[in-house]
Amino acid sequence: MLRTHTCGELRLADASKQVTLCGWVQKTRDKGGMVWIDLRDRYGVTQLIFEEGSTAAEVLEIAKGTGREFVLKASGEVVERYAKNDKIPTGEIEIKVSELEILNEAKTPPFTIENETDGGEELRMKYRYLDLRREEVREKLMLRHKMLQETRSYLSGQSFMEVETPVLIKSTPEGARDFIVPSRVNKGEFYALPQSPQTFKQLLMVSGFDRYFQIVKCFRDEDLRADRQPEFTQIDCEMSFVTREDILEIFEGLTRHLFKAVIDTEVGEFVHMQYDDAIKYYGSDKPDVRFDMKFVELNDLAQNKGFNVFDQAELVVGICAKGCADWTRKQVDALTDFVKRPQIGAKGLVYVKCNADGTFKSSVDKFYSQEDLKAWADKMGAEAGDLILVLSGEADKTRKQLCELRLHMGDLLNLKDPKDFKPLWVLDFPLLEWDEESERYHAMHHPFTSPKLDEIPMLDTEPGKVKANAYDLVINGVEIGGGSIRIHDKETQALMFKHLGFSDEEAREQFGFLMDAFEYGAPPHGGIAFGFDRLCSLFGGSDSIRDFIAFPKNTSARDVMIESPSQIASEQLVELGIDLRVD
RNA sequence: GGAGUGGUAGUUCAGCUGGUUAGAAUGUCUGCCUGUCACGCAGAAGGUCGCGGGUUCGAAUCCCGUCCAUUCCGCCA
Repeated sequence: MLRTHTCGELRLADASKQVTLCGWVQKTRDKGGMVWIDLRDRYGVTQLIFEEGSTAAEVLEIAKGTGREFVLKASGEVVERYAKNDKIPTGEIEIKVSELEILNEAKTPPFTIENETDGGEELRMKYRYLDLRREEVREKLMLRHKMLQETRSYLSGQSFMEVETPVLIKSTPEGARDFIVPSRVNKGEFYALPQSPQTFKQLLMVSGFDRYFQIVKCFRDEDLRADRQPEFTQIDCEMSFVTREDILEIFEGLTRHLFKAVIDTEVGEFVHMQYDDAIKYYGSDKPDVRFDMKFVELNDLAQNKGFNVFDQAELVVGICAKGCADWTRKQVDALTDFVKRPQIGAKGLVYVKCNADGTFKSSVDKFYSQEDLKAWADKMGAEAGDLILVLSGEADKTRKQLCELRLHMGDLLNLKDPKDFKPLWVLDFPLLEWDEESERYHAMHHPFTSPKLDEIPMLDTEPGKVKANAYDLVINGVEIGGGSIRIHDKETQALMFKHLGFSDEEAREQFGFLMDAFEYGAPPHGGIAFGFDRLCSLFGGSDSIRDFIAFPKNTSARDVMIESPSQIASEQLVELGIDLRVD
C-alpha cells in the first residue's frame, strides 16, 4: 500500500504517529508563510500543513504548486491543531508534512467537487466520474451497497438461493417494448434483453428450487422518467408451496429488515387495502397514505339540484382540506389552475368553505342552499374551518384528477414527511385491462398471474371484473414492488392465453417451453419483485433514482459520458446481415 | 408522439417592454498575507448570448424552424 491510513480515520489519539496518506486535493489555502491542503479520499478529509521555516523549502514549493484534484502522497507526523475544526471528524489533528509527492496532476475540473456543487445536471453526468467524488453522491451509492448486502444476507438467511438467469433471451409481444440484440451466428434472428426473469424463475420452481432470488438487471425500451431508467435493478423472488399471505409476510419481513439495518427505522403496520378501495378512496393504485384526505362521493347529495355540470357527471367526488377555509381567492384560483393544466385536464373546480361561524361559502351558491352544503360537509366529515374541493365528470378521469389534487394539497400542507414511511399492500388487482388501441384485453400484471380461483367462470361473462391474485407493495405513494400467485397448470394457462387473444399456435410459439414444463409436475408457486433503485431512492429521501445509479442515462436514454447509443461500423452491420433503412 | 420550462464567461445565473464597450457571483491566473478551514486583500484574463433563418437602421432581447437538457402526459405486463 502507498498509504498507512485513509483520510478519514486519524484522531487526536493518533498524535505523534508517522503516517502516509494518499488522496485528492480538495482545497489549497496558501497564506504565504503557511499552506494548508485538504486531502480527500472516500473516507474523509484530512488537513495537511506546511510552514515556512519548519517545512523543507522544496516541500513547501511543491505544496504551493498543487491545484484542485491533484493526486498526492503525503508523509509526516500527526499533530494536534492550534485551531481546531469541529465540523469534520478529523478536525482536531493535521499532518505536518515532511515528504510530498505528486502522484498525478489534474486539469481543473469543470465544476466544484463539493456537496453544494456549482455544476448543473448535464455537466455532472458528462463527468460522472468526477461527480462520484462528491460525498453526497458517494453516500447514496454507499446506501445502495448496504441495501444490496442486507438484501442478500436476509434472503439467504431465509433459505432463498440466488440463481442467475440469462440476459440474452427471447422477445415476447406482451408488455413493454424489448431491447433487441442481433445474433451474428444466427443471421436474421434476434435476442431480446429481459424485461424481468419472469419465466425463468417459474421454471426454477418447476425445477424444485423452492425459494429463489436474484438481484438482477431488467430492460424496458420505454420513455424515461425521474424514477424510470431503461435498465434498472430488481430484487426478484419466487417461492413454491405458498399462499399469498406467506409471500406478504416474508417480504414485509425483508422490508422491515432493510429499514432497520440500513436506516435504523422501525416502520408501522403494513396496511392491507383492496385495489377497488384504493381507486375509490384515493383515485390511484398506489395511494400515499401518509395523510388522510380520502375521497367522498357526493352524487346523491349534489345531483338533481339544477347544477348542470354535476347533473351530467358520472361521478361527483371531493376531498376535505382541514383548516383551509381561510384560504384566499388567489390560493383557491391557483388550485383551479392546477387542475386545469393540460396534464391534469379537469374542466374546473368547485369549492366549499366551511366558515368558522357555521355558514358555508361556495363557488356554486346559486344552485345549493346552506342546508345542501351542510349535508355535503356532514358526509365528508368537514368541520368549521375546513375547505371542501369537488371535481366531477367521467369516473376514471375524475378520480385521477382528484388524486393529483390530493397529492398537490399534501405538498402544499406539508403532509408528506420524507422521514415518515407508511407501507401498504394493495391487493386483488384486476386480472385484465381493456386496451383501446388493440381492442382486446391485456394482462394487467402479466399473463402468468393466477385469477382468483372462484372468479374463473366470470372470465367468459365479465372478463374485466375478474380479480387476480396479485399484490403491490406501495410506500408513500411509490410502487416499490409487485407480484402474484402464478398459474401452475397447463389448462388455466391455456385459458388465460385464449382470453388474451393468443391463438394456440401463438401461445405455443411464445411460451411453449413454459406450458411443456407445466406438464412435468409444476408446484403451486408465486413471487414478487421489488424495484431496487426506487427502494434506494425512497430510503435516501429522493424522488429521482438517478443518483442511486453509478452511471445512469438521461431522459433521452443516452449515456452522455460514454456517448451511447452510437452508430456501428458498416462491417458490423454486414456481419449481422442488417440493412439500415433511412427514413 | 404531445405539453411546459430552460440554453448568455470554465460554472451557476442576471440582462430579454430591441439601442454605446453584455454584467454579478464563483472558479482560474498573478501579487501580498504564519492558524486557515466558504481564509482574506489587490489585480488580471475569460463571451460564436445553443444552431439556422426572418423582421428591423439596429437582435442576447421579437418571430419561425431546429438541436440539446429537464419535468409531466401518453407509454411503462
